[in-house]
Amino acid sequence: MDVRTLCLGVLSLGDASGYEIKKRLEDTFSHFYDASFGSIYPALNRLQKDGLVHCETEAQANRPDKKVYNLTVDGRLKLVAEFNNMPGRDRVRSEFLVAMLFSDLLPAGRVGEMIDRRIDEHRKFVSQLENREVRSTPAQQFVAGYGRALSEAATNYLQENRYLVESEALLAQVDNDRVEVAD
Amino acid sequence: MDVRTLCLGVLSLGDASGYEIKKRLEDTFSHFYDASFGSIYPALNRLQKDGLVHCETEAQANRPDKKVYNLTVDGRLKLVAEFNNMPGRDRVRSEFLVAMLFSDLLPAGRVGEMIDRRIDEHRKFVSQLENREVRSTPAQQFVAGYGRALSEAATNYLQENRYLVESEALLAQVDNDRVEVAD
DNA sequence: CACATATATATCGAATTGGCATATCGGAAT
DNA sequence: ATTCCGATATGCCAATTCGATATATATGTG
Repeated sequence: MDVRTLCLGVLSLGDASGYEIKKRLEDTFSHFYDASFGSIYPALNRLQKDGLVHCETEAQANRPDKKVYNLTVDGRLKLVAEFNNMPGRDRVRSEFLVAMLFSDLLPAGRVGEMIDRRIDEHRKFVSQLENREVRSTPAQQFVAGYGRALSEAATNYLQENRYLVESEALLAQVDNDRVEVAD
Repeated sequence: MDVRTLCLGVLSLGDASGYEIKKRLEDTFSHFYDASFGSIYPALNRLQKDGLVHCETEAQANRPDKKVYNLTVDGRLKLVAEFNNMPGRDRVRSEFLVAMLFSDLLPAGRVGEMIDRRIDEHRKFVSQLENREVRSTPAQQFVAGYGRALSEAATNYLQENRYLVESEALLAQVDNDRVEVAD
């Protein structure tokens, strides 16, 4: 799924400017999708060129004109057509898990610090979700609930299994001393 | 974390060619990181130019020469230095969850089909993990176990909450009929 | 009073993806 | 029998995306 389709999706929930699209992605999509300004603005230009969105420019004082986009009929058809394709695999990039895999290279205490932070971020995310879950559609509840369920599972796992990488880090201190001599 | 650092990491587990690095990423990293040939080969060339890896070419019949890379001392130092940085946020891109968010645009039955597939993929992933978890280091067990825990949490969530998006899809049929008249 | 944050669009280099090209072997399906 | 696919192995290339930067101002925070 490219950024163009994503923009069509966001616009199907209501008219928006590029800036507002980014904001909505951060608010509602942040735990399962993202896009940068550098991809959104070109995407909107091309969607407009292809007649899938329509644009109305609102003049603003001391600020670039606000360009509010809305879906055309073709745009809506295109969106539905895209969603008819089976979704591809989820793609995750977790620097954290890479770091955990190589935890024996890290100085003592660092691993624990990383895990503490991670748990904290999960807590923040869950409480932030709970504040908005009230007045949302079932589909939005489903997606938010999925995020919460996985976040809680991650927190539990980290708490119960951190000893696996934290004891590694302690042992590695001894190993590192040996390696320095061997090199 | 860029592909160069990732390659250094994989090479720290043992010498490998570009092709083998990709294989190992698919085997061991697939649920939390990935990289394509188109990024691995350029990364290795640049690592070599920067003196962080060393390359030995093995001639092969009927096939491009196999170029086996190994870490230099500088490469190992660089790897450790990189891991001293706090890992950034996990980044997820889930076409599936986007589709679920817009499940009211999908034809009846499609949502259920998507969820069934997803559950099936999780099952395959978990059983595939269990086959290799036996003879691995604690750090590898930690990372694999994390994947398994989240996969199981996802499966449970999907089973217990699919009604939220499946009943939506049914209602949408009625709505679509109305929209067609209204347009 | 300085500094960060929010609003708003846009450009641009660097990184990354995914498909294609090249070449051969073995196994599976037709 | 033959065709087609996947594994092995590197690499190029167009399209896509990221992340930083530029520009300009109002408002809130320490």
